Amino acid sequence: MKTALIAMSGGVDSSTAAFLTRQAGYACIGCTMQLYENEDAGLPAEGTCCSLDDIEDARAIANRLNMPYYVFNFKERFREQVIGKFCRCYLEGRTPNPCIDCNRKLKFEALFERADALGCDKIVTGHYARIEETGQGYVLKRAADPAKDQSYVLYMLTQAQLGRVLLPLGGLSKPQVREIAEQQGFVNAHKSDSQDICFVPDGDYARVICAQTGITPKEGDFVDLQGNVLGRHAGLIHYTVGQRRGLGIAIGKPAYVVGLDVPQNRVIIGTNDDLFHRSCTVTDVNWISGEPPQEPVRCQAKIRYRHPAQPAVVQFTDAHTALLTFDAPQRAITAGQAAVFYDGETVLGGGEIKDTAR
RNA sequence: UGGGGUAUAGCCAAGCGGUAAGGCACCAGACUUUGACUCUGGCAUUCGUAGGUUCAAAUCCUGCUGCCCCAA
Repeated sequence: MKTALIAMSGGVDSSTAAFLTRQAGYACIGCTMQLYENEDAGLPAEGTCCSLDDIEDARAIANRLNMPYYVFNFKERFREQVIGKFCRCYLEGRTPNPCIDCNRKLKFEALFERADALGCDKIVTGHYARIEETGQGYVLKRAADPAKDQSYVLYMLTQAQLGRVLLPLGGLSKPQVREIAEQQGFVNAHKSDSQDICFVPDGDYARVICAQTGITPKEGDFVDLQGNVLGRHAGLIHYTVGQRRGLGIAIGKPAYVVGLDVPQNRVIIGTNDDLFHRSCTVTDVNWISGEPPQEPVRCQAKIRYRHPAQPAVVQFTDAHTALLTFDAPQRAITAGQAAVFYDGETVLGGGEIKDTAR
């Protein structure tokens, strides 16, 4: 019998994934990755994807499903590879997506090591996306439920990883998953969806950066595109491209952050129109099918988690770098965020946005 | 200290005798496994100030105060 290691957060999705995996005939082991202490986050982290309070829920579900259950202490790795990168990214004037780094480094790296140690064939998560095997290998596809599709945060998966990952929820809708959980009598059947950064439960990510790095944000000038000073900002880490709220600047129309000038510690302010760009460079690109193509590839691309994929062309400039050019300018293409390329339902690949260009 | 102008919420600003538009900012919700965006709702019993005219004044009149401009 094949064995599966199931990443259980304590939420309704991964619990249902565990049940479905067991139904499918796998010998299952449940586990929760302990990523940080609640106290580190400053608040009880209820309702997030990896709260410690949720460990008890995960353990209860595993017991109910009669499967062994372990808690893996990944606090150190998480602190360095997710929170650390998150802080560095902000300090460099970019805007990270820590969930993606957590997937890359924890769920699909650290967890794989544990799976090997436990002799597990498969890794199971509660992500909403589909993996299919074709003659030429594995493809990653959007979830059947477009409202919950999470293929965007899985673009980093390699062929080797895809071959070992099971995503039992990929063909289901959220209501269907809740229904299954309810039928099974899971305590978390009606638990609210996770949101916000798990290690920043109160939304004050700047405070976390300060606490983690010991760095105090340096105040500086708000300037317009001509360099005129419009006011004072509270430190670069508080801002991201496209941001409107919290600026305290009145210029007659809505004011947005259009750029971060790290060397001069300035935040550049403009209008909504100033936010649109047609292309960007993408680094650390993972091309899911394997070898990246030499020729330009027509695709649809997303530049943030909740962004409808837009027609574009991706052209590799070297093995892991590409130029992404949209047919129409896109709003607030932001360095640090992930760009993910699709061919319809299929994820072609993705990487990290480095620079934007008109 | 002669002449002219102006004074409406944190900012800009409509109103021109009939009982305070709008935008920005801000606040609260909604949306959301990232940051953002977006959406919905809230936000001047009061119009520099003191009087006067009028049934009724932010709107008319007068004094005072502040600011701006032109002359000296």
